[in-house]
Amino acid sequence: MVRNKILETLQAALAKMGIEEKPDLEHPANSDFGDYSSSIALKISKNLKKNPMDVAEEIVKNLESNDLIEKAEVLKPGFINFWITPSYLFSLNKDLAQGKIEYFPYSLGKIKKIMVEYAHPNPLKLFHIGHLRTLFIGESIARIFEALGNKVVRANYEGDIGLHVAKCLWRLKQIIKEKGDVIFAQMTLREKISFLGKAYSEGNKVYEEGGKGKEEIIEVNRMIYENNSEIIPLWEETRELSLNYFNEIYKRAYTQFDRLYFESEMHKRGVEISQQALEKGILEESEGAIVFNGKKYGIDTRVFINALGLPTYEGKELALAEMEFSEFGELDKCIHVVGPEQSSFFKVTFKVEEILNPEKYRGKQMHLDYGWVTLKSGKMSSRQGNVIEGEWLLNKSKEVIVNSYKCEEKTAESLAIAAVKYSYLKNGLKSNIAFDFDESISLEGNSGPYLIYTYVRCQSVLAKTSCSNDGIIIKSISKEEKDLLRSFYQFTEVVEKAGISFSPHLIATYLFDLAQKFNIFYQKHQILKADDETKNFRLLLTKATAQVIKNGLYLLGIETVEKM
RNA sequence: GCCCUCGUAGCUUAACGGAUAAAGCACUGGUCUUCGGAACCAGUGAUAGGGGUUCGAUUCCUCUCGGGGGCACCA
Repeated sequence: MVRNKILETLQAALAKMGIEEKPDLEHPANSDFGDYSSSIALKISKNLKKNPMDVAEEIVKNLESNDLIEKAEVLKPGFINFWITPSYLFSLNKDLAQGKIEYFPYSLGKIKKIMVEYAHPNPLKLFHIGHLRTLFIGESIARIFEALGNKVVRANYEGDIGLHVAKCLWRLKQIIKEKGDVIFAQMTLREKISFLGKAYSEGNKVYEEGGKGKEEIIEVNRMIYENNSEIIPLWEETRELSLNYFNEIYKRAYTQFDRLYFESEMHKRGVEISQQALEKGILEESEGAIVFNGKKYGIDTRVFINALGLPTYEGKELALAEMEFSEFGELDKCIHVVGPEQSSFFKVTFKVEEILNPEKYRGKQMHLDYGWVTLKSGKMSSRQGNVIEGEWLLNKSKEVIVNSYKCEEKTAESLAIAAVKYSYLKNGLKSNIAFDFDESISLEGNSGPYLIYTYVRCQSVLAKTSCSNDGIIIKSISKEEKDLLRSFYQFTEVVEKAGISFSPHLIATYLFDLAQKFNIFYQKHQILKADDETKNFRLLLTKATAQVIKNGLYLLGIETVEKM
């Protein structure tokens, strides 16, 4: 809002000078340089063949005065710096304190509806700390776009059919033959999934060795696709286990999906679409398989239907896209929050979809990839037995909190989720996370609990008295108070930017900065013991800080608590 | 071999092409007659290397080195 007003004013001044160039407007790193700063004079001075300082002065002369801009100054080598009027800062502070937060509308198209597809677990594996990343990012992206005025559909795609399932069930059948039907009887849900994972890797080993075992696995795979009653009950039973297991994890991460898609829904239609694409000459036959030849587009060649006539992941993806782009009406965008290893896969399937139906898909599919979560000691691999489970991390984190602070179980749970989520989301998407236990459950410094602590601290002060929302303007305010005021108006800008650039970490960085500013203020100035006018002003600052932290954390998928 | 990514203090990370490269952890030293010390203050310490574009480069281009991922019947 402020930002747009200043931009307009600046643009009007430029127009008066006959300049059409769009000006930039940023927050100077150093607040001595004002609230906003533009380097437009530096950019256009060369074409104008004038000194940047002179150009800047001329622009400033042409600025129309308004009630937002207190002053505009030119600084070497040609920056124009703007200071916002205190009255605006005060009124915004009051709005925030009353919970009035208006996010800028921002959408990815006309429809204002986007699908975020994330989580996509491998049903036969324990959920490890790497999987947590897609879950956290996806939920945060969903919340950010909702805040920016979009309808968001949360979708999840589960791999419940395919060779990996066949490998597991083949081995499972062997075990049942040896030990009887009661293998799962004494196990917890987690142990059951762990057992399936073990069966999978044993099956996988047999498959890689080739020979009779491999043939049998391929046969099991075919039987599942054909809905053969000999294997289906076992398939259904294990599938159910996996769904229950993952549901528990989603719940703990405060995620609820609008739609769970399953690969097993896709194979028939996937084959049909692939066949049609073959007839249209989009796909081609090669060595008995149906493939997309990506060479002419500079991308990889990948198989859609294998030589046995079964659809691959690619083939099934075509059916998935069709469902995703029809079940919820038209979409602006479908964001697939998936790891970088799928990048080639998405490039190819997106291209095929685009050729099949440009109107429906062009520019609407997006692979939002993120870096790996690795251990400081190296990569996780089940073979090395150094896989860290997501739930273990959450539980351990909670345990540490309970032991250190003796808080209630429910509070510890919230704080544990906050600690772990925040430690992931404060990183940019593309960077790898070098996982470190102490770091990820950090309770101090730049951490989730620090932010919540700051929030609780605010609440604690506010609970001791009441404040009026009357518009009192303090004549002289301290640097610490001003720093807070100047942070407030940036919040909605940061949220918008986080959406535009798909970067939840911008919100994390902002919140930490805000919390630091509040704590510095808190350290230096008395709130409750100040004179009435000052006290009321400081209470409003406190209230607004709490509100912004709460809203910001919500956008990261983190709950606040009232006491800790 | 080709494609995609990443390389910033001892460690983990910020920085929309802008002003003195910003924090957290760790380490050293400090703040308590305090509204919540899960806090605050101070100090040490960094852009992998070479070219280029620009008034200005951590950011863009290029080469080199180094890490990670991917490249046909797995998902």
